[in-house]
Amino acid sequence: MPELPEVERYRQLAEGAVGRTVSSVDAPDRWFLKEGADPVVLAAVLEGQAFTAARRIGKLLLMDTDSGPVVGIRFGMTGTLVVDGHQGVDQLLYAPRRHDPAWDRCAVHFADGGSMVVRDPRRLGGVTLDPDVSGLGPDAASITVAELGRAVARSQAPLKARLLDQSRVAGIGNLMGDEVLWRADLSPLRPAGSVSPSEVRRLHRHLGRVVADLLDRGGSHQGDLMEHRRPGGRCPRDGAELVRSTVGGRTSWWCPVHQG
DNA sequence: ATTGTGGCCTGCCCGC
DNA sequence: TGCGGGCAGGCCACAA
Repeated sequence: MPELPEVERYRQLAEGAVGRTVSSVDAPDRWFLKEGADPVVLAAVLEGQAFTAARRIGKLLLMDTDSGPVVGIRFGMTGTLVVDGHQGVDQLLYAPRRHDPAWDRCAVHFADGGSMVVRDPRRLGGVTLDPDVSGLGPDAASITVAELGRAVARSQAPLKARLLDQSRVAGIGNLMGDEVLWRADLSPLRPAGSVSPSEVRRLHRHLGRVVADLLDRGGSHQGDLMEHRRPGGRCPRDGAELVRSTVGGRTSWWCPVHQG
């Protein structure tokens, strides 16, 4: 599912859409357009204009435009970006393999004949105009130790719930959360505020490595823990049977032996 | 405020 | 063979 690594891929792909004149917008699914974005407004904003930059904050892709408004794209868990027929990620976990044209929820056509399409079978993503980004925490790819410390400080919530909270840290999803906690030897159930300064430093170090590894390997499902996140799965480090817990409303797999 | 829960959406997979 | 229920999780509304 699109977490930081996937959306960063999409951003890189979207850079290929920058500077090209938009000829038309095809957004047949009104439900997919959020917060005042509707087909007429979106067309008015984009047609005859061009994107000037592709940015990313957490899991949110931001496309700046000539005319000023910013197009925000969220991908939910099955959304992908397709630019000129090239899909951002080959295969998303939990997403169907076949293709249905109805899943193209929002398409921007360029005067040169190319296009940028948001494809989302399950419609959990969406397109917004001028999205409010003030509620997003520091991006997980560039967060500092001090920022990470503040993100978990004085909280009774489970550590993993805090890491998944996009207003605290932007970009960490369920799979990446499990991976970084597993590598950092920290239990997802620990009260976030109980994490010591040295543990915060360790968590920060591993977060950086996980982001780099997953970007390098091409997806949030490419972590070392991933294939073991299943009933009967064992910790690849010490062989203990992994425990499944629901944390922050999400399924978590973790090692009861080395994650404390 | 903080923290937890349920629902949204849809397709897939399992068991009957 | 078909069918129904459970599941996946990013994000949001809502409750305590």
